[in-house]
Amino acid sequence: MTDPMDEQLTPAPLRKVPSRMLSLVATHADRLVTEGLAGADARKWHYAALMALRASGPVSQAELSRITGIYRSDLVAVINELTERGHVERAPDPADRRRNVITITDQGRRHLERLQRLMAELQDDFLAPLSGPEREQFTDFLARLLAHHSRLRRA
Amino acid sequence: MTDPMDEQLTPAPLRKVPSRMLSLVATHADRLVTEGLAGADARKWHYAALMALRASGPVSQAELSRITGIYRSDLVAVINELTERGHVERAPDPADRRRNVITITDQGRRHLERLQRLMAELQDDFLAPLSGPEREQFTDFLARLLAHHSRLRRA
DNA sequence: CGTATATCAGTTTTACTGAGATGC
DNA sequence: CGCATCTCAGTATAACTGATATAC
Repeated sequence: MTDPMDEQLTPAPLRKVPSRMLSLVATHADRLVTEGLAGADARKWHYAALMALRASGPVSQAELSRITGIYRSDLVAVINELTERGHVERAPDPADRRRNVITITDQGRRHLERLQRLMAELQDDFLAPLSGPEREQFTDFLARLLAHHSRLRRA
Repeated sequence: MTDPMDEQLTPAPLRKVPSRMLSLVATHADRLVTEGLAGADARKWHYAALMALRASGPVSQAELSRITGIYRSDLVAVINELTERGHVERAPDPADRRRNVITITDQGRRHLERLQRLMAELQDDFLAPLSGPEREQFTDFLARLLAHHSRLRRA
C-alpha cells in the first residue's frame, strides 16, 4: 500500500516540502520573537549585541559585527538605538582612532537580564508543541543543518 | 557540573537561540531551492501552482490562491510567467465572467515532472546531514510547529 | 446592494552591496 | 601605499496591504 517508491512518484505540494515548511515556521517564529521583543522596546539585534558585549567586554564595532553576524553597516543603527536607551556607550578608541569602543552599561546589563527572561519565554512559546527531549533533538538537527550549509557557502 | 538550571541562568547568544537558528537554516534552504529552480527557469511559486493545478484540475485564480497560499495579487505575475512559458493557459470563465480559469498544459505537465525531480534533489541536498529517520522526525517537528502556530494566528 | 474576482500600485522588512571619509 | 574602520545610501527580495474595475 504505502510503498516507499510512492513518495518518490507522488511528490508533495509545496506546503509539504521540508524546506518550505521550514520557511513558514521560521516566519512564525520570527514574528513571535519580533513582537515579543517589541513589547520590551527591543529587537533581536539588541539582544545579540548586548549578549556579545557582556560576554566579551568592550569591543570595536567591527569586532562586534564579526561576533554577532550583524552587518557592519546595520550595526551603526543598532548601536545608535542602544546608546539612545542608555544600554551601551560608544567612545573613540585612543589606541586606534578609526575605532569606536562599545561598552555595555549597568543599565544595559539590567535590560539584558530582562531580555534573557523574555527570550526564554518566547522560545518556550515557539517550541510549545515539542517535549523537552524533542526540543533538544530539534535544535540538534538545526545545528547540524546550519553547520553543513554554512561550511558549503564559505567554501 | 551541567545542572539543568545553568541553561536557564546562562542563556544562549542569539546564534544559539532555536528560533534564530531556524531562521538561518531557512535562509540557506531558500537560497538552495531558489537557485536550483532558477537553473530550470522556474521559481517556487511555479512549482506550487503547477502541483496544485495538476491535482485539482482547472480552477480560478482566487481558488488557486487559496490552495497554494500565493497571494491573489502575486498570483497574477506567476500566471503570466507560466503562460509565457506555455505551462498553463488562462481563459475567461463563461459561467462567471469575473473569473479566469487556469489550466495546466501538456507541456506544463512535462515541465512539472522535471521540477518534481529537481525539487526532490534539492530537498535531499538540504537534508543531507540528517539520516532517513531523522529527516522524518525533523519534518514531523516542523509540521507540528506549523500546525500549532498557524492555528494561533488564525484565532 | 454587498460580495467576489482579477489586476495594479505601493508599503514594509531584512538581508545584503557599494562607496566615501578617516586613520592605521 | 594597501588595508581596516565607521558611516551612509542604496539595492533586492518577499510578504503583505490597499484600491480599482468589473461582474455576480
